[in-house]
Amino acid sequence: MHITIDDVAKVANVSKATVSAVINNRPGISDKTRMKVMKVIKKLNYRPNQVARSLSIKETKTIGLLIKEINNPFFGKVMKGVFDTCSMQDYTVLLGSSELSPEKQTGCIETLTSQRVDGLIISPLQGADVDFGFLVDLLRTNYPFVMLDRIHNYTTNLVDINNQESAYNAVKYLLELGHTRIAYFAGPPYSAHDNDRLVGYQNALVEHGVPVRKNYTVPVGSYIENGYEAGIEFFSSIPELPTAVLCFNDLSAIGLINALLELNLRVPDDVSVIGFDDIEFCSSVKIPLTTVRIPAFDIGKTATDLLIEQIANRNNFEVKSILLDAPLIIRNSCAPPK
Amino acid sequence: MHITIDDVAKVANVSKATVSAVINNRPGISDKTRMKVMKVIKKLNYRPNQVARSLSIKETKTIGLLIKEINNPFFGKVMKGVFDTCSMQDYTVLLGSSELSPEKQTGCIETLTSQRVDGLIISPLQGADVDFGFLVDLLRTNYPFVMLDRIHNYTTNLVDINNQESAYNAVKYLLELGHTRIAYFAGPPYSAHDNDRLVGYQNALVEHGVPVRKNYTVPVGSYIENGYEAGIEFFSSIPELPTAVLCFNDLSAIGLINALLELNLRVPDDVSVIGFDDIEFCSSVKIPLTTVRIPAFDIGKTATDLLIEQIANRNNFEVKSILLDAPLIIRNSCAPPK
DNA sequence: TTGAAAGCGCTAACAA
DNA sequence: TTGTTAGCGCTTTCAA
Repeated sequence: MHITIDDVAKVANVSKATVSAVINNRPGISDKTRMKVMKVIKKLNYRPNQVARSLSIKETKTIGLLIKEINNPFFGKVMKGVFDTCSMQDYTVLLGSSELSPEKQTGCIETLTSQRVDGLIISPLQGADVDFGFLVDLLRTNYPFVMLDRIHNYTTNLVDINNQESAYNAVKYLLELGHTRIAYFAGPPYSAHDNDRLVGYQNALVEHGVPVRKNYTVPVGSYIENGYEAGIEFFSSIPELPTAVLCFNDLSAIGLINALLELNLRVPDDVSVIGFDDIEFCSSVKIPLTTVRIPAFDIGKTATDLLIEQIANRNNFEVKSILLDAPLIIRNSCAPPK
Repeated sequence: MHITIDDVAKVANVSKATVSAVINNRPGISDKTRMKVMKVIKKLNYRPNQVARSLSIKETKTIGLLIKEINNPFFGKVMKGVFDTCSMQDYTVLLGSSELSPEKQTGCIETLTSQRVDGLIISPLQGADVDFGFLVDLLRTNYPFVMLDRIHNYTTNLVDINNQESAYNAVKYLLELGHTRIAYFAGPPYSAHDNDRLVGYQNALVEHGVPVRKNYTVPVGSYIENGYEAGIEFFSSIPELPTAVLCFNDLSAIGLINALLELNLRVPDDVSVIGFDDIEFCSSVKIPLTTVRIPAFDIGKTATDLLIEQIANRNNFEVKSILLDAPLIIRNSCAPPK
């Protein structure tokens, strides 16, 4: 079916070792045979079988990327960072997405590693009922990987932002505008980012002498419709309405704004809203969204560079933790309370 | 480094053929040895090396997906369709993106095929200066693949919508609202979809006795900023302003609307706008966007099913062409001209 | 500068 | 029911 290195060797009248040497640009081959072999390669339209090569050299030139949501613009940007960097360094990427399911996460990692990717970039789900067996395995076998989210009790390569601090700053901004009734629309389960943001939110309140109301932290999720539905529900049921809400991400913030407008609440006059991520749509949306800008592209790029560095120095490599800046981008969704 | 099938065989005191049989669930193994082997597998935490397996069986259980823009919500949906379907059928996906560059497209296809993916799903770039050598190769070697865009002069598997008809209908809708000065904000180069939409646009005009003005077809692109910049430029320079514009996609339509609002033109009162794709943000945007809904998820799903079907019946497989419906979704960005 | 041969970790005939 | 062996298409060592 496929042309193999043997075919080329036969036609060119050389050994396959020689062919191998020329396709890998190794020295020690005379120009004459090199030319001859290249001509045959061209003529037969030979393409080396990478899986055979991978088996032999124990390297696939492929990295595994595991994200949480395939259809989320935030991860779109992360992927772009990873892809651009990979393609410049001749790596291919095998993509997996846990879609917020811990079981799927485990499954994905198993397939990726059994496909022998050279390393992994993982945006990990975590929580009490998440199985971290895979992490232990990765660590034990010294498998190169970088996390896009810090894992409690483990030190691993990490590229992330300081979520707690970012949330803290966002809430501080609201407090300084004069808000005191500030809610948090939390993210999906299994998210450490969400926990960190929650803590930052609470710290800001406490430090400014504002009581933390339990019913002001509401489980929402990460999609537009989550924000919308939670918004409708929450703002038409809670006795004392908040004047501001910090959302886990932009998508849920956008959904929330849609809900508020539908309930005839004005944004930002009646309710201020802050998101997280700074996806591209933030400025095109009904009320241009004030948000924490996560440098998603840079996260992808940095993680890839770090991973490739570790792959290259697998045995004397120091674990690195890189935290990128995440500034608050002020647009039109916040104002002082009335 | 890694545990191999030999290690398992040795510890379990059986041949590796036996181990192979149990990991592949083949019959003809006594329950006793099966148990014994499984126990050893568990104990050693053995994971079969898929690349060795792939080399042996000449199958990778991996498909290649080549898209045009990694960071575009439309392709996000397509990917989700592909991924969901793949993971249900135990396929992994190797992702590539041409990012609108024909050279990169060729490069991606070469890497994907040399990684021996079992088949390809391709959203192809095309145009006069695009090299179709790869297509000829795929066809000649009977490589399973499905296109997400019809290729002029070649018959291949295809999952798509009828772009011409959809554009036609969109323009007809505008004509029936009373518009006659209708512009087309065209997509990026190398897009057959764009050509088809252009033809549909022109046909609708002609059939309704409306002259096609050359300067009303403007090259724009597929990103928000393309639509924005072209919008500013076009609407502040053209002598006789159109009262409606059909855009290549939603992103450019959103950019255009941003531009129009900035120029103090009202949407839809002064200018009606129609997009293509129906990405999720269409209803959350400043002016909820009337658009042609492309069933992106279904395209991904259908293409994957078709591909896997062809992979399974590589030798007696009839090329299929599947066109999905793409209805016009009416929101608030269109109105009769004043 | 080139070639022979073993090996990467699996599968699959075929024999036992 | 199990084991032996050759082979998948490469790379790499070592000898010529």
